Amino acid sequence: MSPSDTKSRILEIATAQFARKGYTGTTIADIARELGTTTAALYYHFPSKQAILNALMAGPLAAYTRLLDGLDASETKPGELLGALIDITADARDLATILDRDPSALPLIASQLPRSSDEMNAQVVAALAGPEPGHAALIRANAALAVVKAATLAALDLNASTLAPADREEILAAALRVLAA
Amino acid sequence: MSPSDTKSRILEIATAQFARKGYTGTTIADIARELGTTTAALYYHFPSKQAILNALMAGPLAAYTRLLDGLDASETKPGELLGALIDITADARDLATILDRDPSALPLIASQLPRSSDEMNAQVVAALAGPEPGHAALIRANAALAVVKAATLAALDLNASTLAPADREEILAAALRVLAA
DNA sequence: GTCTATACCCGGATAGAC
DNA sequence: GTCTATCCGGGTATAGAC
Repeated sequence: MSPSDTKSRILEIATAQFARKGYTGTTIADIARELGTTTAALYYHFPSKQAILNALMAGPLAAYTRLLDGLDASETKPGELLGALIDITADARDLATILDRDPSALPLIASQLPRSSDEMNAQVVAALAGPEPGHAALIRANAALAVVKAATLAALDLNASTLAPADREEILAAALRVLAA
Repeated sequence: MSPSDTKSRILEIATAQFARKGYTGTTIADIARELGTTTAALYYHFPSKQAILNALMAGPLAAYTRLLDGLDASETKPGELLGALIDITADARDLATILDRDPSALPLIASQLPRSSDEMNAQVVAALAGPEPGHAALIRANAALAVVKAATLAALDLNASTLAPADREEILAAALRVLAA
């Protein structure tokens, strides 16, 4: 049942290269070269380039979707939501980087999303902005979200790709300061 | 001396399409279609696709470079620097969006930069983080920068593409709150 | 499971007439 | 200044042998 060794090696290599050069900027030949085979061999394991991306994104995407579903069910406190977003970003660091580096990859995974990515983003912003938000509240919500993403990636860069608890606190505190009226 | 009418129409069309679909995601044929001519006609006005991007970016890039040069000369207060960044982002909204949507375009304009874009970014972060910054200060500086960019674009979306003075204040205050220890 | 060879398409760019 | 026609390169994907 476990995916073949080659298959998971391909996913590892692809993740690293996509994160570095973007999805579009990486060719099948690039991946095959590092794998030590030809492009044709790759197509034995995956039916298309996009299928590699899909396989890569499936896990983290499911986690993110679960988080959003939880937003519907219960009123989540901003601090909890922001904290969860920090953890997801840190967990799926490479994936976040891929979408950052090459947003054109986003439409490609739209098929495995329950809602459009714009809607999902709007849902998070709405949860952060509170009920009947004005202009200012929406701006602050967007800003807090940006803090979480950018600061988490910066912290990982500063600290050998692990998120120190102290750094996590720092990011969370900063995001909450932004949110405070 | 003024650029031909066709030339400026091309720049307008290209700006809009690059902002919407990214640089890579837009083809010469796309631009030509909206222009009402063939691709060959386009090449009478510009020698390459990249030349269009260069022409587009030249102005805003110069403004940004001037700002950074000012950083060397005098000690700029964080509030002033962040305010200037908000204004530049709002001014060059489409250009900021292009680079946001398709960072792969960044290397292409590297030739008209005095320093690498990474270095330029590091310079702003350093100015925001203050002398001998620790981990936490660097995280906050990165976060403040992210606030300026994301919140300004969000505010423009909320308000018919103009930056209301009140919104500008809101963004600046949020960025300063992030920066405060 | 991996290879060689190649088909196929798309996008940028050029030639040369008008 | 714009057209038709075409080239060229690179990138995804496939055919079929081993």
